[in-house]
Order: sequence, then structure tokens, then C-alpha cells
Amino acid sequence: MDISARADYAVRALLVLAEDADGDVAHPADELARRAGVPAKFLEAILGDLRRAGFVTSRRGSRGGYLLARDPHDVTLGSVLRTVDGPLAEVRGQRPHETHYDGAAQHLATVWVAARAALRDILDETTLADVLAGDLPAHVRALAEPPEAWQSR
Amino acid sequence: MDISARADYAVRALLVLAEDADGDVAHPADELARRAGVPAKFLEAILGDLRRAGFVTSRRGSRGGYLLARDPHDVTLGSVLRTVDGPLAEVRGQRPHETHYDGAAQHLATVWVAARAALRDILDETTLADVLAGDLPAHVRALAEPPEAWQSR
DNA sequence: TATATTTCCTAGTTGTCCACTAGGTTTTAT
DNA sequence: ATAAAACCTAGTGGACAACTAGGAAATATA
Repeated sequence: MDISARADYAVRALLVLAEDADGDVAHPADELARRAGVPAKFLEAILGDLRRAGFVTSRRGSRGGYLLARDPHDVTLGSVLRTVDGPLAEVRGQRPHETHYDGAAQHLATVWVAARAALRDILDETTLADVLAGDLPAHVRALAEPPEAWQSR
Repeated sequence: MDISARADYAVRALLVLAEDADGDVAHPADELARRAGVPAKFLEAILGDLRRAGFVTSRRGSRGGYLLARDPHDVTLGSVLRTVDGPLAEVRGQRPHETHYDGAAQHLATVWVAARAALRDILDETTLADVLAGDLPAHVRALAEPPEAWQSR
């Protein structure tokens, strides 16, 4: 699992937007970049992707900027990662379920599919609102709770 | 989760070796390449990594080749992937537990750590012997069982 | 002991993607 | 009219991925 800078920045910018999802005020890319701590020009490009994918809307010109287009409760991290980074899981550039093995490796595809399913269980169940509130789904919290989850291997 | 060609090939070659883990016969890289269906010269390089990491031993010269150095029951897919591809999970080049966020993204690290833990639960629990026998751990099978696990998103 | 076999090592090559930056054009509130 | 912003095109530099080529050293066997 390689979360790219793009993906990380996308999520962080959306979280900042979700934080201020109150009114009708648009947030310029510069402001978001400053508050999320990411490179401004790069974020501008990422916000373009997020707009085309329907996560944010934009207003041009003075007083312009970006607004969250959806309820933070309905935006999963998985959906963000997919639009910015492509599929959650790939094996040699193929989707896990499209891999085909024979002989000794026959059952390998099952493992890859299981690994992807495990990822989906986390990323497609966790929303912007969850992260913002620090109130993660129970099974997510359970996985991150044991101290060894926070150690290297 | 991006399983590289290197990693995929490494696992497949090890599975072939595990299949024939009977006697004292060494298997040349060419043979493994043919039987696993991977490029020979490339596999040679990968086998070098696997040797240095202690997964296989090698014999040079005529009648030489590679032998599995460990019991297939003790070789997890996770350990293979790590030696060949590096850490299972990274966020912008950092380990998940080393990421540091503040403000709206404060709890993001917890999600990344949970995602990695989910991956570990699969990949560090599944061994070469499991895959070879098609007898995967119960929770792995459970994850791969539902039909939607085999579909795109 | 000559020979074929095989690992081992160094060094490419080609292409792709990643993380950004630069600079201009269009839109729009004030 | 002006300033603020999104938007768009084009780069750039570096890293890495997936290989390939070719030779040097080791070793069983005829």
C-alpha cells in the first residue's frame, strides 16, 4: 500500500474543507495549502482532479475558491484514494481478481483478493467525518489499538 | 497495495521450489523461470535478493541451482514481499506510524496504521505451504469468499 | 583435465511515473 | 478598472521499474 503525496494531500485538503463546511464561503487553494501544509501549486492541480470527480465545486474570480460538494459523512477515504491514485490494489498492473495463476501458484489470486478486501474494509468504511471527529469505525479502531500495530516490521 | 512484478515473481518462484522441496536437487534459475512463467534473467536477479535474505541457498556450477532454505510453513508472503519490495505500507515514503498530522487531519495516522494492520493480518499469516496446499487461513478465506470481493470498484 | 553448466556481478536501457514549478489566460467580485 | 482567484499547458528533474547483456568465477561430470 503506497499512499502517494497526491493522495495524502487530497485527503488533508478535503479534511480542511470539511472542517469549515458551514456556509457558503469558498476557500482558495492558497489558503487550503497553507492550512493543510502542502505545496500550493501542486494542490491546485489535485483540486482540479477532485473537482472533475465531484468531490468539490469551485468558484472562479475574486472571492472564489473551493467548496466541499458532498456531505463529509458520505465521502470515504477509499473513494478519494481511487480518484487520485487509481485502484486500491494492483498486482503487476492488473486488478487482483484478474490475475491468473496455474500450477503451484494456483491459489495466489485468492490471497491478493483477500488483501484487497481487507483494505476495502478499512478505507471504504472510513469517512471524512469519521476522521475529522476522531470517531473511527469500531473495527478500524480495533486494528489500530494494539501497540504492535504502531511498530515496524 | 502495489504488488510489483518482482514480488509476484519471487513468490511464484518460491512456490515452485516449495513444490519440489523433497530432496537435495538444486533447481537452476532457467528451470524455475520456465516453470513459474517469468523472465529468466530477471528472476536470476530476484533469486539473488532471496538468497541474501536467507530464503534460498544456491549452488554454483554444473548441477547447481537454488534450494528452499526454510520450511514452507515458516515462510510468510509478507516476509517475501518486504525483502523484495520494501515495507508493506508507506505514506509519502514514510512508514504509517511515523506520519504526523495536526489540525483537521490529526486522526489520519490511525487510519493508515489500521490499514497496514489489516494487510499484515493477511500477508503475515499466509505461508507458502498454505498457498501451495490451497488451504488458506480461515480469516483469509472468509475475506475472499464473498463474490463482491472479486469485483472491481 | 577439459567441458558444459550454472551462479554471480556489474552495468546498462528504456520507459514511466512522481512531485513539483512556471507562467500565462479566463473569470468574477468589488 | 483592478485585484483575486481558478484554470490550463507545459515543462523538469529525479527516481524507480522491468528488464537485458555479457562476462568472471565455481563446480560436477565425462
